[in-house]
Amino acid sequence: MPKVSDDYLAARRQQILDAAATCFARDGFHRTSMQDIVRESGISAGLVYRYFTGKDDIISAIVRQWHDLRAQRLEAATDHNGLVAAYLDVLRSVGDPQTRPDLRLGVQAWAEAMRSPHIRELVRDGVDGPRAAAAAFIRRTPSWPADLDPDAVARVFIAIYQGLALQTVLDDDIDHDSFVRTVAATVTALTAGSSRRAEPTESR
Amino acid sequence: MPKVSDDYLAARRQQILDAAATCFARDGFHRTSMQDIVRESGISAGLVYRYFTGKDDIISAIVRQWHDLRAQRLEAATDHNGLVAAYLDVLRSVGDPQTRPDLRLGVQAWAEAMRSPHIRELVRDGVDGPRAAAAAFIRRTPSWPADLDPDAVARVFIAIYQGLALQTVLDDDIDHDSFVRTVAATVTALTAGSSRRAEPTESR
Amino acid sequence: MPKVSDDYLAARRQQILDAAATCFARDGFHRTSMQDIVRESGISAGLVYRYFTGKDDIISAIVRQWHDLRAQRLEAATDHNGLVAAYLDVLRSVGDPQTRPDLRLGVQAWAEAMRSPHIRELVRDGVDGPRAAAAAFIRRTPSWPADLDPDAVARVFIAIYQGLALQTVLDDDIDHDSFVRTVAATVTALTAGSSRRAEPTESR
Amino acid sequence: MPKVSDDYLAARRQQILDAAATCFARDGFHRTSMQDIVRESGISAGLVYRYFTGKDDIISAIVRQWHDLRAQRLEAATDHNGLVAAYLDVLRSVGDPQTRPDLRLGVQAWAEAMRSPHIRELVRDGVDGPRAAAAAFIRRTPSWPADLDPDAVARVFIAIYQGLALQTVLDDDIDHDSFVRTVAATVTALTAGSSRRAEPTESR
DNA sequence: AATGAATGAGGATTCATTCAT
DNA sequence: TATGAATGAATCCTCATTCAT
Repeated sequence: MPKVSDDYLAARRQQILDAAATCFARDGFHRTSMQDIVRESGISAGLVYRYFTGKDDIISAIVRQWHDLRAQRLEAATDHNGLVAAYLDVLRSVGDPQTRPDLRLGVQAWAEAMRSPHIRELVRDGVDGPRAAAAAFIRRTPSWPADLDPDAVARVFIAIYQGLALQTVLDDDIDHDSFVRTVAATVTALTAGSSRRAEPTESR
Repeated sequence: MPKVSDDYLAARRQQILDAAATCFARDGFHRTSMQDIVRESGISAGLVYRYFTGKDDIISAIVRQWHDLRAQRLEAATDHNGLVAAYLDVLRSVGDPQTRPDLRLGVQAWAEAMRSPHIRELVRDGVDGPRAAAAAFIRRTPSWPADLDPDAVARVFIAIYQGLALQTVLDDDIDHDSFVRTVAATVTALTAGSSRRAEPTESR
Repeated sequence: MPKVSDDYLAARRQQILDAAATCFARDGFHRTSMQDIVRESGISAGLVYRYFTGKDDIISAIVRQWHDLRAQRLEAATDHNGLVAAYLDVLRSVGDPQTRPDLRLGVQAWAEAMRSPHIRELVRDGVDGPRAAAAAFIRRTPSWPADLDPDAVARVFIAIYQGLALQTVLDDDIDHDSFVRTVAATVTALTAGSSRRAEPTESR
Repeated sequence: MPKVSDDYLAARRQQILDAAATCFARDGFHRTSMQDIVRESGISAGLVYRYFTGKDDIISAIVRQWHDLRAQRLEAATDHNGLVAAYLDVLRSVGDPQTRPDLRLGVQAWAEAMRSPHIRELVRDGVDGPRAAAAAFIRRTPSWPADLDPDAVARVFIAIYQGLALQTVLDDDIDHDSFVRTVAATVTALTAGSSRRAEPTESR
């Protein structure tokens, strides 16, 4: 009776997802065939369909996992150093060559969100959490200019992250330190410029 | 219709490109079949291959045209109102529902740039022009903080544009006015904050 | 039917080759579509590509098999009756209506060898073996005129076989017995004519 | 009124045939597209169809011309030196690198004859003329062994020519002199061997 | 007479998915 | 549970041929 443990099942599932992530980051969702994933994962074609309903399901799972992981990391970093520092850390991590495959996966997800409402929702959900958190933080931090919509400010900084990620995968010769310093200066200018109050103190 | 005028040929070519752009914006590059383009353009399958060597060639042409058009518009707007105003105008135009297909096309191009060096180069070229122009502008405008790398500043503002475009296609409920106002405030804060000088005067 | 025996796989592969041989002999390599082979073999289109990388690969396999089979038969016949008798037997077999499809296949292979270096090599290899064997035999048989290059003699007799095959597929009304008798007389004339010695005795 | 001379028409037609011959010898009948011929000939696609009803018609014309030319040459050579010498001359000419494209064309024609009754007839007609002439010659030349069917003898020598042509296009390293010497020796052996009479004197 | 733009059926090949074992 | 053989619709592209000019 081949009933196996849930851990085994989960590990098997993750094995497929890891293989898929590798393929997707390398070739994109559409240039990756199921056979590619089968080959990369070492799991038979038939078995893949017992863990996922199809290719779209794998893509969904990959995108969901992608955003979950990012959210977790951001949250953890925020708890340690405050949101601003955590944000700048995230920006800095974009420069790390090791994250390159991850960034590529993200860009693929954006494109896939164009045509799949389901993926679009996943991506939007992945963005909404951090944005709401950032907006809440800004709202409660007095040093941020009151005349600016906290939500818009959050969107701007998320846009900066997204744009940096994009430029990084497009162009190897980016000076990430310089970029992050500029963003940091922007934060400082914004918070200091209008209200002349002290650096925001984290409350979260 | 033998020996037809060059204008005719160009119009025919554009007819294919327009059809392709429509399809690509709707379904993405890879979910669009040649038959889709043939149907949408009203041109026979065989004829398409007299204007383009293949699907990849059409994608290339689309991406190239996309960036050319954007560069032209930015340049024209810059000549009229100065770079900062032109940039904010571009941001504002992202909110226009009519540009939505264009933005979607742009995101597709980013994803395609992941796996095609040729497309990557096109996209990079499309970004490099504006970035260099912006960096040059910043360099020659005294109100910008001297301690910031002009190139990095340019990258940040381009990132904001890219991120806004992305968020716009992902999410219908964006308050673009608010976003642009925030970005404008950021520019003001950066230029006023450090050097206390007047708004940058355009020289271009 | 997972993990099927090697025999099963080989049989399946041969099934495709047999169907292809039938089609190729009937319509030629280029007038035969993959669909034709699929239909004739009763195997699905996709499956064919698990056994062969493409149409060219099938052609290669057919040509290789063709020459392998012929070489085997010639060798077997040589072992039994000596090379000259075996050669005349081969000539006689050309007259058998059953070998007609095979001959047609051979002519197709010659034409294909014009444009495919790979096929050319296969065909040449298929001819080189018998030729070397024949030359060696002639060299070691004293009744053959010493002033003739054994290799050239071998080539002449192979040419006779090739030409007969060609004439046979072009023309139904060939008197093969008469042809073979003439060739036999030629062998006799050559071996008897110059050296006045007895019929060559086989040594192989 | 664009009525032009017949010479002009014939030259134009030949221009197409020459281009086609070049393409066919290089790529084979089936790998040569009409566009290839159009390009090679410098004549527009539409016009080709005013000289030929289609591709098959061009192939027919090429094959017919091929055999006509060969027949003419053989006839001319025969008139000068007698049939045997003319035949050996023809064999020798096979070694000339310049005739290579012609030989390739011939092999293509053989393959095409497999599937087109019309081409088969043309090729057969091309062979039948020389064969009948040779048989007639043999019949009337007393030095040829009376017990051999003149028609079969003719076929054997034509086969030798065909096989040599084939081997030549398949294999660059053929010693044609040696081959021709062997064939000459074969003729001598056959004619001298049985009846001990003088060299045949030409009557034609 | 001459052009070459236009057609669309047909070709080789791929791929997500299923299912017998 | 696990396999991988099998399917066949769909994809990109080519090509002989036509015909408006």
